[in-house]
Amino acid sequence: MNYPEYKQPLNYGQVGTDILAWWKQNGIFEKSVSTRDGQPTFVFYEGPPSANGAPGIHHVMARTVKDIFCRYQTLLGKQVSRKGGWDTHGLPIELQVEKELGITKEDIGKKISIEDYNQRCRETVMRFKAQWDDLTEKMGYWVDLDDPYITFEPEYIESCWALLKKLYDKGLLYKGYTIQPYSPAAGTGLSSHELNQPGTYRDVKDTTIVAQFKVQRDEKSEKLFAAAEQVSRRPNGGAIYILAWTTTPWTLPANTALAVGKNIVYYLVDTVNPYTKEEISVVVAKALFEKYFVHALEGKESEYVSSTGESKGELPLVDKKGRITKWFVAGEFTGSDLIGIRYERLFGHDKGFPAFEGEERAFRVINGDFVTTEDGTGIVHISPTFGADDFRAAALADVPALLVADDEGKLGPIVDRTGRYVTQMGEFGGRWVKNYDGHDQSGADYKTLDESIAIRMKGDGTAFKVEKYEHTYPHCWRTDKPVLYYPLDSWFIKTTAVKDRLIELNKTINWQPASTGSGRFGNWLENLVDWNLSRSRYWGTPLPIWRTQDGSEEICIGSIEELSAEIDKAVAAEIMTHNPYRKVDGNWVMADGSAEESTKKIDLHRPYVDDIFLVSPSGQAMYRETDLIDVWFDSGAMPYAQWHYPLENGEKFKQNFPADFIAEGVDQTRGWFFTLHALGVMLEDSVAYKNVMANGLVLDKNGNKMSKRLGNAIDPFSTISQYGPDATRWYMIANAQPWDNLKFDLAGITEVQRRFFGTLFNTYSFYALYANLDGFQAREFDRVPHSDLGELDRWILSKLQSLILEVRGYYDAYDPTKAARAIQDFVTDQLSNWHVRLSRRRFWKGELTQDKKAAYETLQECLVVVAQLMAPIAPFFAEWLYQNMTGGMREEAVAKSTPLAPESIHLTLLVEANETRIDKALEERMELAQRISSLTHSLRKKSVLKVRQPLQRILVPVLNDTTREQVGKVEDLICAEVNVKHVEFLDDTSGVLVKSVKPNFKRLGQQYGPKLKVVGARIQQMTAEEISTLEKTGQLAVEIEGETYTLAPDDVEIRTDDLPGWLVATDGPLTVALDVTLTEELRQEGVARELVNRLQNLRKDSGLEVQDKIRVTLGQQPELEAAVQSFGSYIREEIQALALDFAPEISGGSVLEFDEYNVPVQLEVANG
RNA sequence: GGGCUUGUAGCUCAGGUGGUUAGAGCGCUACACUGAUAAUGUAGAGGUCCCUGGUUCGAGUCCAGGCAGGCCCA
Repeated sequence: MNYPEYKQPLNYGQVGTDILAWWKQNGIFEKSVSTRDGQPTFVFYEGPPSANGAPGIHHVMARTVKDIFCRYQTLLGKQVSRKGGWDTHGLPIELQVEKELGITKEDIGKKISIEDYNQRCRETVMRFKAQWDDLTEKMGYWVDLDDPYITFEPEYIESCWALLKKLYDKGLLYKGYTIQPYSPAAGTGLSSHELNQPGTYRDVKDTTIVAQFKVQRDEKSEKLFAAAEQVSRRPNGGAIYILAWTTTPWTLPANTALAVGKNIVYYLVDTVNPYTKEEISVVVAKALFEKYFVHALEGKESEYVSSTGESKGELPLVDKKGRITKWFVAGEFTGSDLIGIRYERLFGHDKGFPAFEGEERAFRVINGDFVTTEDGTGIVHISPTFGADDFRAAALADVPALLVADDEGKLGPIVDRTGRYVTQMGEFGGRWVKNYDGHDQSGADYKTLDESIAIRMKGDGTAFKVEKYEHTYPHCWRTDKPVLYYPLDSWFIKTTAVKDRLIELNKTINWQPASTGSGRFGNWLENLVDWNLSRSRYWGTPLPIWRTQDGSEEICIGSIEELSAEIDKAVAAEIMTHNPYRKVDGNWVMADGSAEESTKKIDLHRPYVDDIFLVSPSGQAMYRETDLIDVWFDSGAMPYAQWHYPLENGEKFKQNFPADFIAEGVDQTRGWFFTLHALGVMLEDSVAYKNVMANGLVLDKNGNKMSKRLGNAIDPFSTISQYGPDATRWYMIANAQPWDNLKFDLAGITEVQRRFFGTLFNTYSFYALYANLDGFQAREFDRVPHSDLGELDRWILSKLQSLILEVRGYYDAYDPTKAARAIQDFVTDQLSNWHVRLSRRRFWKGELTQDKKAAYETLQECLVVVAQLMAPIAPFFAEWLYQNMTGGMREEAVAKSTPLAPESIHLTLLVEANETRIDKALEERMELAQRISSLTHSLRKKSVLKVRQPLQRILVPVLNDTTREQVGKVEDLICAEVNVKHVEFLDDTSGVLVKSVKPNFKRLGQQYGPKLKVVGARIQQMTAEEISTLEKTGQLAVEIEGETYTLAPDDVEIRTDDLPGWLVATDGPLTVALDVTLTEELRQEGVARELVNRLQNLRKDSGLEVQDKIRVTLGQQPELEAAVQSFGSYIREEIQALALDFAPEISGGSVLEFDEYNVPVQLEVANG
């Protein structure tokens, strides 16, 4: 059987489609799993993509990474099942549907029923599934597409419910609130999407207040008082206030904390209150100090002082910009110094405002990482009920919110849902926060709530500065009224309860890159807040919690069975008329009356579950909490829900938890990576994955984000069909580490294609061409024993073993880039450009000798192993190469059950390195040969002596026997490569070596430190005698600046980079000289070689096959005849000529031109 | 504003634990080679290693502070 031969250039796209078809036809993917039955498993989780958009080139990147390690583990013999999955819920799908229908959220339930709306979402979400499946196949991503998990399916949702119930039973699920944009006029919360509508942000003029918060004197604040008293004119008297600015004065009565930046610098300023003229000290950020204070006398001329220094009148306390002129900086503190200080409540009980729970923990200075010195005072007033930052900072610092009880005793913020202060708010009770009811504001003495508060504070001496200020503020797109940031009910998972465990277990996860795990993810865990599960939407997993109206009783449902049973109770209590989820005789009854054994057709989405009412133990009706849950819960639940666990498949779940490996984009860190981890820890007290790779973004070639709008997006389908999946994958992996961003440039794929795949293909073609000519077929047995192989073969096989070790190591360490680069360097630099190049003659010369057989077998082994090593990254080409290389061996391999028995490379077991074949000394001397050859080429170039002209010798100075021995063993290779007769060594005894020394700075530095400079300079001046002394006696004493230093041989590097009278080239410690003397014989041989070259070209130009024999007649020429006389048999052999003659007259032939010759020639094919 | 990350030749990237003359591939220029030929070899041009300070005898590498790009979060 022949090795298949292909035309140049190979169509890599075609290789992809051909191999893909073959895989499908032979079920190779399935076999790659089934043939590993009973073997240890490698568990991989597929992060579900959403099929509501077309896949992009970045998906090829992400999925290549996943595929590589699954394939690699399969090659190691592990069983790697890969269940695909689809993420189907969530806002992007809702938005897409709304856009297509031309509706808004407002219209749901009005213009379109929830039922129809959700039906539409269900259809939309899988719209691009076919394209995704197509890409999955074409790029060679092996994942099970036939039985994927789908997050909208009833069994999946049911699993989510079961998990939620588990969390509920552990007390980890609770109802609280979050701060969200809220429109009191419309009575509804607004999504960030609604807030991003054009026109919602408008310029408004508000009353703003810099409020004074009076510091309590205690241990924490003593340093402030001490500083104030040291400089104050009011010893032991002055009050200290912290200044905080707000554009929403109505939130001040709800203040419970003040936030500072840890590293921000603050001034303590001795000054006066501009309204009450009270002498006080205030705290304000240094960077904002000049906003509030000005030196009245600054500048040569001002409105108050003339250039001659005369006063133009009495200094005002406040200048025209409202800055205070009377001040003295009494101290400087950082935010850290201030944290923990207590202050007095602004609107306390004494002023008629209500007490609240946890008050003793309130009114403290806390840290806020959001605090800036852009505007205000560098200190932020915190009211946890009216700001998201406020809420979070307060929660982290354990500061309570100011909540008051309504008539029913239910706690709420000081503003009700219509936008009015609650009645308990003293003099301001019942006032509108903003004008939400459209009341008349035109009256002369009309005051807004903000203004009333400002007036009151001026009187109290707690307002430092009140002014109108224009800024942008979001407005409700429906009512045009300003939005409030307002606490809205939400369900939470108490992740903070397991925070320490989350952190602890995270440390056991192998993150690639490690910095994402310790940095981005680690920090996120350190600053963890509870997971807000609630979403006020329609298309998603419904929260399975039913509650009584007053919230006193509730139930969390964990399965459809349970729900059905509860409904039966409700029916019995006449709360429900019938049970839509009822089971009769073991079958589920559908809406149309049909019976189903499974729950697969039951729809648990809204609106159906909304129509379910349950009965509480006390007989009250219970209503479903209308929220949906965060879609991230869906995807984080996939380790369980993909098996419908915990409702069934307990064994299967156990076998597949946790994952050995997952990979997604780094943007998933707080998404999927977190939800997997959180659920894993809370439900199983375990990590959910052991190894995780967070890959970077795919940018365009200029480093910009790809987008359809900019037109710089790369189409994955055309890229794969044009360049082939392998080159595309290889480029993406080899070009940059997966976790770095990739600047995607199609030119890079072309380069990979040419340089790597082209070279590998050429190497294969070369092998196939000659093996077929010789009728050679490699076998797994009956090979030339390793001990009989020549240097060159043993060398490349040694390199090959080293490569196996290296590449396995990189794959094991989840570093595919280094694996790809190592394979690439081996193929191009070592295998092709050295081993094959130097072995060429072995392949085309003569009969199938043992050496020729060895050449074939060595190359065959290299190619097969390379195919295996590259298979995870370039699965199609590797398969192609494997099939071509081993097709002829299969029958015997199958019969004898050898490593090459599998029909596909992806079913083989990755070869183990045979370390006994690694010969470091051999690798080293081959490198010497490569470098010496390179130097010799360089010398030829300088002397204008082409390689075809043989030369007598090169001279290599050697300073030790090892080098001499090493180079000696590769002398033949060097001679052949650079066309010289032999290598001559020059050692010390020759007496012609000129040595020089170079200081060994590393060693000298450690030894002499600051003296290194002079010592180094002295070493560079060493004489030949001194060098010789150092070498012979092992030490040398030198005197520098009156001090004596004793040098050891290790302190210097001795080299010979000059041979007097010779042209030399050096590369580090290596030096080569070339003898350029030309003898008559060398000249003749040169001519003979030229002749061979021209005749070979002529053969080729005449279209002869490699194996054709010829007869040649040359025009008479004395020097040529002399050359042919001496080298005739060599020439005839090279050009496969049966005859080589001279004739006085040549007619009808061509003319060979070389050097100074013009020779007529006639060439004819000799039959037979 | 915070966290993480990147910055080295025209482009893409290497450069353990500090060591003086910073490398590779591609691209460019020139020459050579040629039964692998859209391959290969040699040589050349091309660098303030983002900037500023610091530590050190010595910094691309370590420290501090900036600048610029990216991602995530606010």
